[in-house]
Amino acid sequence: MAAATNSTRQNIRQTAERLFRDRGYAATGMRELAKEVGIEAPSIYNHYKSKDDLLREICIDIAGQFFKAFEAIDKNEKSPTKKLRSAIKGHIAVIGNNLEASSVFFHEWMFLEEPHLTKFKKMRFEYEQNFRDIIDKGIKKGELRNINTKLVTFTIFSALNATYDLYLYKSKEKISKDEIADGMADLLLKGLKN
Amino acid sequence: MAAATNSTRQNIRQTAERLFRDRGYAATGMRELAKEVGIEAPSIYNHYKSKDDLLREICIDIAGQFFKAFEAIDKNEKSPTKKLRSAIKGHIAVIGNNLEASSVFFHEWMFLEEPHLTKFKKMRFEYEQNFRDIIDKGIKKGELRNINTKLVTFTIFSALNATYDLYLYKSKEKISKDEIADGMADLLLKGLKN
DNA sequence: TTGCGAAACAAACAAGTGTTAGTTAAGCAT
DNA sequence: ATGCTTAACTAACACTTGTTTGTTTCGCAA
Repeated sequence: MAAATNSTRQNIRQTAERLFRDRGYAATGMRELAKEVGIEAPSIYNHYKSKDDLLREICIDIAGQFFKAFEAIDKNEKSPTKKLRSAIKGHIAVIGNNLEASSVFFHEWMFLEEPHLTKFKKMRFEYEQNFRDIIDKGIKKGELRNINTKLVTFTIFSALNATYDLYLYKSKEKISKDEIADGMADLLLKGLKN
Repeated sequence: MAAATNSTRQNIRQTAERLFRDRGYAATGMRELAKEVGIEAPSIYNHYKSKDDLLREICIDIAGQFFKAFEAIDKNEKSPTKKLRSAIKGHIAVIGNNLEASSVFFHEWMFLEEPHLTKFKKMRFEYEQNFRDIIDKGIKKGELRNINTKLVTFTIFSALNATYDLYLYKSKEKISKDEIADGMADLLLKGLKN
């Protein structure tokens, strides 16, 4: 029995996010997914066209959230440094609010079928370009020291995109969402500043 | 034993590294692997006990390289800051010299079967603990500013462990191994210093 | 030359893959 | 009550999965 508040579709979606994250997309079977939802495998196809369709919905949804968060930040005119800090924190917040889905987004996008795969790559490049632009402007204005923009953008995203993993620590010293966002933004910006 | 068999064995190993990286462990079939090597699938079992055996060999080999690189650095007594810089550069060097295998190491280890999975996790924790210890000592000595060690270690490894991806850029602005190692070490250490 | 071990092969196995077909039961508007 | 829609089910299809078996081929040591 599913909880009354959750529709079967939502249930499938959430379970898929969890299984795709824990076992990987390719290693997760439709029967396994169905079993965890509490239905039979073919019933999934009443809600989703295919396995790929599920993955697509998860990935596209997260991509949309990243764009939306950035746009909200980009509108407020600020210095590149402040803008970058906000963008970093916004990015981490999206991950923090979608722990399972964002992990799937980062690790399983490669299994998207065309044409979605190409579209996905394009969207990601565009998004990262936004960060690159801010950094370039920061260097031009002298707020940031002059280092390889590509390497820096890469380093930033590598650190940010792994934060979902930080929440999995079950040890006593648990780090809060704000600690993660602030601490990481501080560390990276201090490394960048002139 | 026989030297002649090594060629095929090495061939299987290298091809597996490439395929596991490009398509993922679970999504790579033994027939597909065999085809790229130029043999039939059952012939692989003359050289490897199982698919998991292949993955294990790849992962354990890389783990050993990380440990070896660190030990060589740890012996020379240096300040925590200098030691951390060397360890970072050593870590990146191992990745740079094993692009495909290290990518498999980072992304596909979850498919290891027991007891290798448990052993793997333990080794990784030990290795990361080495870095944590250096950072703690650096804070104690006042060389590094006092920030959450866990968050810092996490951020460092997230950045380092993604560097294999940097080499895949085919664009004009290619970054050299030294640029990556020095640039990333500078960025991270500047963010950490007091 | 004989014999042995290494390494290749084709054929097959049991289990599992995503997905479709056909059917049935329940809820709802007319 | 009737018909329509939704969503569940069982059964099955057409492949693919990792792996085993049994056999053959080949190069080398005795």
